[in-house]
Amino acid sequence: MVHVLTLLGKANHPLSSRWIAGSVNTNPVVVRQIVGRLRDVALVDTIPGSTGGAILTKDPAQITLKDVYQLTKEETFFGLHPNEPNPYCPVGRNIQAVLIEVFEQMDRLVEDALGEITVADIITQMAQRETMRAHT
Amino acid sequence: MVHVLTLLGKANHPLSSRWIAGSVNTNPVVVRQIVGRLRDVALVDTIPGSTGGAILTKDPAQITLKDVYQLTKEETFFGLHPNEPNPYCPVGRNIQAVLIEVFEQMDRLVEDALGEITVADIITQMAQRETMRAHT
DNA sequence: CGATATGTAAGTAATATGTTTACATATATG
DNA sequence: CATATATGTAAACATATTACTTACATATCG
Repeated sequence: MVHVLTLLGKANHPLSSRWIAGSVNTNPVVVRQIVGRLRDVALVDTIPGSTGGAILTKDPAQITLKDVYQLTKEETFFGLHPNEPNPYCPVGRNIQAVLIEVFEQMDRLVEDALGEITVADIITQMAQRETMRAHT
Repeated sequence: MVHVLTLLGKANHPLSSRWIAGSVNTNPVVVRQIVGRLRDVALVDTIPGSTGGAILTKDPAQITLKDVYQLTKEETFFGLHPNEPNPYCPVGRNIQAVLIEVFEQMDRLVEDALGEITVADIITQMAQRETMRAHT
């Protein structure tokens, strides 16, 4: 998703799923599914037709990685064991609640930090790397 | 893993994989695999024989969730797309390096925070919940 | 009207995770 | 010293997730 948002942030015109798929190295349908989720939260607009494609709805400086994180994160930050622990064990019947509390603590930490990183920042960092490449 | 360490921290004698599996609600073999990884990093000792089982090597207050996190975390904090991006695209050829930098930033954040939470803390929080349970 | 987009469903393949059976090995206890 | 009961580990199986791919309906520009 960040890859897609970065491409759209650098271009100022609609990019087709075929074009994006060429940069990501995947199938256009996979891109359309990803773009669809970005459209669901109004980060991009999609335009059908022969000159269509996807385009950002706001400035790259107004989109943060927190927006993407919230779209992709699992229910709990880490995974719990798929089975319910034994409710007759004093540890089993409380461990999940305690762990979920820890998860949410970490989740807030990461979310806050990602909220400070914008797509514009990513574009800047990539430009720097591109410059370094030219100098070697 | 935290579940297992918590059980071992409350008991002061070896617990068998069968016993632990009863609390976690899984198969003893799964427990032995988990315990094996904890033994590899010297958090527990395992004792074969009829009175054997697993036991902590140090005080629960000396074991942090960072120890567990380091055992279970993926190579990169979030996942990258399985395919290599297009190296002929200025975005494709730099995006992964930039994202990995972000991942490592988040990783350090979480690791530091988890380093402040001990297994003893988890046991305390669980005891509090158990008390609350009794009062309702 | 035709070329070229998006939207979406359906079938396939690859990967990861947990489960279960099986058996070799080690140890305390009667 | 024999037996019961642990751990260590391999292998086969089931299940869930994810990406890939084909296919086709729909929309829009020129």
